[in-house]
Amino acid sequence: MENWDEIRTAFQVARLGTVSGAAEVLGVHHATVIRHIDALEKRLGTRLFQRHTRGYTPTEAGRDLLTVAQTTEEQFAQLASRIKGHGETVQGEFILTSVAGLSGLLVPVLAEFQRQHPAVIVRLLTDMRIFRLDYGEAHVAIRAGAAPEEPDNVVQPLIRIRYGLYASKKYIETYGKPESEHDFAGHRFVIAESEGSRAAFFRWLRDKVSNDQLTFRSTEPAAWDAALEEGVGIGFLPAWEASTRSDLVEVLAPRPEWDSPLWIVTHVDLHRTRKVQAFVGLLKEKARSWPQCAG
Amino acid sequence: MENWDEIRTAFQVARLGTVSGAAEVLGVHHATVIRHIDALEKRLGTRLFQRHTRGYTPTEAGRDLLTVAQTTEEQFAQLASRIKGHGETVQGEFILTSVAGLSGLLVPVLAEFQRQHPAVIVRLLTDMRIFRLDYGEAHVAIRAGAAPEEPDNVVQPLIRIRYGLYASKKYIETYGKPESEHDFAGHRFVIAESEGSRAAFFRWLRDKVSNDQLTFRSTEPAAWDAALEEGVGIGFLPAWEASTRSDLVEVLAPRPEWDSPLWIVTHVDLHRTRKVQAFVGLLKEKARSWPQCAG
DNA sequence: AATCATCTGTGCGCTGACGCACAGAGTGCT
DNA sequence: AGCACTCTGTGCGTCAGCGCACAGATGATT
Repeated sequence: MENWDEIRTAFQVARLGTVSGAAEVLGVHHATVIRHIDALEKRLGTRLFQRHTRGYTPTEAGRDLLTVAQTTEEQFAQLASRIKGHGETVQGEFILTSVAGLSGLLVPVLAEFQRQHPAVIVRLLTDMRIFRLDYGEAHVAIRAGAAPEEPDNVVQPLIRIRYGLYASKKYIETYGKPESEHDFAGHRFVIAESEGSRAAFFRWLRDKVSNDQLTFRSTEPAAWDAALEEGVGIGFLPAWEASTRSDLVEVLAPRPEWDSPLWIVTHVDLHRTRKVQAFVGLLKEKARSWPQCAG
Repeated sequence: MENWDEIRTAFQVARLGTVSGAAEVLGVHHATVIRHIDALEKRLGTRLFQRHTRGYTPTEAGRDLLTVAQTTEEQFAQLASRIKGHGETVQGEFILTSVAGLSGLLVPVLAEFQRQHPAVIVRLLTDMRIFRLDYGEAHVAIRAGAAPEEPDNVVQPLIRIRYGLYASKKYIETYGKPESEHDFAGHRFVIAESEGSRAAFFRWLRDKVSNDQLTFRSTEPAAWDAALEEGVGIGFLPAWEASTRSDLVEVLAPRPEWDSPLWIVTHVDLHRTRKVQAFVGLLKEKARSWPQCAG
């Protein structure tokens, strides 16, 4: 049963009873309709219609085709309206991937997004590996650092996260508080593992201090947090996060060169969809009111 | 949702995940597959797939299409097997139309036909008007008289029905029995209504006797029978039928020029079907053993 | 690390399918 | 009875859609 268009043609002929009527509905010439019917009957080895000068009347096989194709047309019409309406109403899954440590900013946005579109199922994925937008693993990704340049990805800037150097009160009590980067001698630092440390402020830190001052290293941002809290060293934190933590002391204030840009990345195939647009629009709007974030 | 072939193409792509695989299954070039997908997405205004260098992964809309088209393909496959198997197994309705008065011959054949093919529902239609094969009103028609010459009808001779002149014993007792057509004076005859009397023996009779001797006329063959039985006149009967009636007397023996040829008529669109062939074959076979029928 | 295999994507030439126009036939209307 | 309308059917010219070939890219394999 190859060539579904011929079935569709036969369906219209069976429905309307004339070749001409079917041709008009299908928007083709009636000669085309005749050719389709002939080809289909030849392939099936059975007559679907009895031909007379006033029209075509379906045989039993033709009536069988009529009922089957009737449901097919309905199902296709429903499918089309679903897909087209798909852009209208936001529904289904929405998958957002992000670098770790942004939950505090993103979750309120996702909550508002779900409030506006109750039919949406939200999934927030954060993982070490980069999720691949081009395999449909996510609708939107939040990436940090240098602007991604993968093909088929549309990248737009979100905000720049301001980073400062912080330490816990416990650390200050033990080691004192350096006044500037020239005062780092004898201090201990918390830093990312070397592989994943492509952030600008980490490179800056490695320049300023010796290797054996980097006493606590982890791939896990949550571990940096906990390490700072325990007072094992001085480390970088987003300014907005540090401002919510009363036990932390600002060692060095945020500097522009430490800023980490965040990027909204979407796949080009999904970028124009209503669902993605709705989220990206909401995210940008909310981002304007985010505190402690230099533009 | 015009162009079902593009849906079928998209279905295979969604199922297999690659354009190349779909092209191979569909038996077309992979460039064609890409064109179909592009056209369909453009018409729907939504992406069905995310493209990457190793294949296509369906979006939500594409997965929706996959499930819908999956059932469509199954339904079409079942339809095709039904239609193709339609010629293999004899089933469904079988409609036979015939001139009136042949039930005695045809019913045993139909009974045997149904015995051989229990799934068949048999309908035997006899009416004054000629059923139109080209409107699907019947599969096979039995026609009498001159060979039908309608286009699209395949006509084959069945048998020649031998007709003789008969009267009831009651009639003979009252009016006597003519020895030949020269002895018809004063006799009364049963005949068809003039419009429908295209049979050869009726024309012969009208030549031999005056109009007022045709005292009983009817369009209904069963009425001729009854009229003969009642003794109201002399009339033509098929020889095979008269031989089963002990109350009838043969007035004039059957003559070749009175023979009424019977024709098997089928529509060209239905003639090749297994169902029609099965019946026609059986009918011809049975007809060979019919009594009183000159070849 | 280098080669291979596979898949997508695009320009070009061509063929098959389409529209067009006309003929034929039947039906209904006046 | 004749006319007009509708529908099927077919030959012809044209064009859209197809196959082809090549390029680019990515992942697998050795």
